[in-house]
Amino acid sequence: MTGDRSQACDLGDAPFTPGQAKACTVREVLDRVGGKWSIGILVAASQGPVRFTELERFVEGISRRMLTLTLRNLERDGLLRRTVYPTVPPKVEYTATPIALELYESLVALTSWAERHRIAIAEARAAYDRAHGPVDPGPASVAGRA
Amino acid sequence: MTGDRSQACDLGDAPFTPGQAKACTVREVLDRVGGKWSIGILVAASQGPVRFTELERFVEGISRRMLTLTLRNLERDGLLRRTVYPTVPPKVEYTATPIALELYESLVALTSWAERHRIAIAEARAAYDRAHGPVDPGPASVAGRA
DNA sequence: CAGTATCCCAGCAGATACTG
DNA sequence: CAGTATCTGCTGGGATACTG
Repeated sequence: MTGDRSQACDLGDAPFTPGQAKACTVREVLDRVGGKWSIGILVAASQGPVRFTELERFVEGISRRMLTLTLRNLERDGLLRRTVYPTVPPKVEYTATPIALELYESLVALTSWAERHRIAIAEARAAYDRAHGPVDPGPASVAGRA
Repeated sequence: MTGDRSQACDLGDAPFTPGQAKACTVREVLDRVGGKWSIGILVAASQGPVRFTELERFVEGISRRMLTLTLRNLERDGLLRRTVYPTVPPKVEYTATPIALELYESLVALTSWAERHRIAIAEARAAYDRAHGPVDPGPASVAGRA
């Protein structure tokens, strides 16, 4: 996230083919939101302001490190607003911005798609694995660098 | 993609909180589609059957290796159908399945979100970087494992 | 409570060369 | 044309320990 990976395509007002331009735009979204934990944090924050430890429990499985990192990225992109209350036990609240709330709504479309076809996809996977070996073992599993 | 990363959450009919369940489902989608090139390939195939080299030109920037890998994953998940024509110069066509076409429609929602807020996000980034240093240099850039 | 800092591994992804 | 194989590097992400 530190580099600018989006430089592969302009997607500004450049005369790209619609398909290509859209692909790049979506890529930007997924680069931004495609982190392993961004979505979980976003949906949590979309329900209202949340504190650090609340997020830690809500997302459940996330490490402190990744929570902090993801939070920072989301804040940097203007998807979350970080509010610090200078009380004696520090209190920090993360609030979803309107932009993030809109993104959340778009995410719902993806969610429903996944829910609708989860079974079919799992079956397709199983069928594929049955036909072409159970998953190819990468070279890494054969010889680790010990 | 070889491992089963989705084991972190069941998200079947388990009594999760709606937020958490949705988050996991979306994560599955993004794990599947979140690859660097999946979207580009999907949008290309959504316009009609495409051949290997056509994809190579359409996505533009993808390597043969990643094209093959992504294609295989998409095929495995039942998002693409691979048709081989046993002609003298081999001909292979990739066609988007109905499931993939539905996903494409969902992707459009993300696309429009990204297009709508691209500027705002860029500005938020710039403002953040102005306030807190220009991006933190990771430890990797300081000392490689040399 | 809310982070930071450090170490370390695994997998994604690029480049290149070879093949049916 | 449509791949496969191999080597390599980078970055995302996990575990753990320390701090204001």
